[in-house]
Amino acid sequence: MDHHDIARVLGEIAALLELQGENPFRVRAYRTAARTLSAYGGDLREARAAGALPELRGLGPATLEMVEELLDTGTCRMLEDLRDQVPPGLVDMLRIAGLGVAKVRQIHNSLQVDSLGELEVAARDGRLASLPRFGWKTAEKILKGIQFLRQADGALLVHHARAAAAELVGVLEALPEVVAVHRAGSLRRGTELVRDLDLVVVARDAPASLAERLREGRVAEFTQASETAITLRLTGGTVVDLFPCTPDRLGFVLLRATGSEPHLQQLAARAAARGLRWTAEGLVRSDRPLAAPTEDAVYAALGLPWIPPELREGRGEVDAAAAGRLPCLVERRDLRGFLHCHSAYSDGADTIAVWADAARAEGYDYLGLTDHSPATAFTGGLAAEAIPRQHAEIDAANARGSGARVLKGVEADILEDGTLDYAPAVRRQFEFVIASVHTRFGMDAEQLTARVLRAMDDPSMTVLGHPTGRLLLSRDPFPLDLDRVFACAADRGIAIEINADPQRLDLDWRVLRQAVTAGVTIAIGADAHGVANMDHVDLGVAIARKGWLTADHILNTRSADEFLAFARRRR
DNA sequence: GCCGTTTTCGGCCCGACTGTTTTCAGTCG
Repeated sequence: MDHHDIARVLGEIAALLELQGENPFRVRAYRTAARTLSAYGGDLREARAAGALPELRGLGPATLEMVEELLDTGTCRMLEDLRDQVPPGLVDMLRIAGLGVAKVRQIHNSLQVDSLGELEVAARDGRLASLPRFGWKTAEKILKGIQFLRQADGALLVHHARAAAAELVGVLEALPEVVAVHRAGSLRRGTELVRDLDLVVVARDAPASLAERLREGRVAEFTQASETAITLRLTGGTVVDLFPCTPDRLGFVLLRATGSEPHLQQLAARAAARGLRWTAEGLVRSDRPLAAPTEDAVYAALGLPWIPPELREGRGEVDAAAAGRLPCLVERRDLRGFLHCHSAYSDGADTIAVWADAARAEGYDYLGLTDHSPATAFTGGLAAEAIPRQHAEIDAANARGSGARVLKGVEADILEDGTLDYAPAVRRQFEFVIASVHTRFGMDAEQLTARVLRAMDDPSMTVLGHPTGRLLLSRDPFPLDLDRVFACAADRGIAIEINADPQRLDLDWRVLRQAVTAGVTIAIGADAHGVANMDHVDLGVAIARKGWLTADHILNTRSADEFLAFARRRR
């Protein structure tokens, strides 16, 4: 169990307590503890050995004891008891937009509904709409929510998938017959959601013994082995496909396990055109399998250079490779600026000095600090009166000189009418402005597009933040007319963000080529609320790569002075 | 349940929208 798993358990406990009608502040305490753990950057076992756990804000005697119990046993009594007392379907219902604890309890108590299936029936036959303070709109919204949950079923956010894969790779690498483990599938291609984990296991021994080992080692609650793959289901439901192979076949097996299906189909077609056969065993020329120790060797046999996994979506990469026109994709080390982060001046966890030092340690030249503006009240947005104090602190951090250079930015709300938060004179105190929509998502496409376009008229705006507002697995993107927004952004010299928060990853990679073709500059923003989440930038870089972007397309590959010049040109 | 101070217990994030009802509870960001 790592800190993410433990955070999830505490979060579930909070939900279960809430459903039982427990004191809301006690519930909140568990949520706070969960948040603390999920943002924790280090190794919990090491921290515990060093006696550092009690130092963590939000962990007290009770939650600390629970963390230790989970670290030692992988389970916790309180959770088991609560699960016995509360139907599990009620926790699922809480994930439906528009349903909170009060309504779920009302539904459960008056209709005896305790699963999503029963809820769906009640929403269809009118019982739900007849409850006090419910109506047909609520019933419809709930049906939509159930559908959304079903669609999302089994999908993992990419940072959760990465964490699960890392743990499993560690277990596999420790087995004596395992030579190496390679990540494959959508995880390797850098997609925003991962349905199942694919790992290629280079092993000396036959696959059967590997399956046996995993069964013994209680790695999974379910194991099934076939000729070419071992399928596991981890506790929690995540499905893992392991592809065992010997070193001489690694290239082909890895390529095949990475996909995507359209990419492989195009490769197979190319093989056929060159007199080769693409079989489950490998590439075959006149009944002789070709050697395939590396992916390079397989691509070379097809007359192609190696294609980066992020591009393997069947969207023109095979033709581009054949023509020698693959893009030179942006890399994390090309980024000189770390953009979009929140300090303790709004809802961030860390001070400005801590941010500056962390950014320097990660190799950035500058840090674009962007606390929330006051309109997003729940974040404790930066009040106009507090700006001089914040800027003095930034000046002090910059004068100290040990950290990355801190730029004075802000994430200003795009208000309902399309104006930006703060008076214009106040906004001019900042060196750059990320403007984002945080409220009123219910507008139709025309109203929303007009709202964003109006915001882009504002000369202080530098970057449009998380442009479509989506929250993966929980909220659809809002219906923005991207063609018009791209055209306007290109015309005004406003950059559009790839927000690297794993819940957002917004813009979607599928529209990035359209954006840069329209002339838009892209900014990769971390949207980090603590230095522990700095590595989310990697996810944003993967999305940029999936969109075929090079370093030249990205605003924060430029120097701090060039970045500021980009912002100033608009004023 | 946690925190911070008041050192032993009181306070803990809040404003606005939605769908309902016809004045407001519940949810959300």
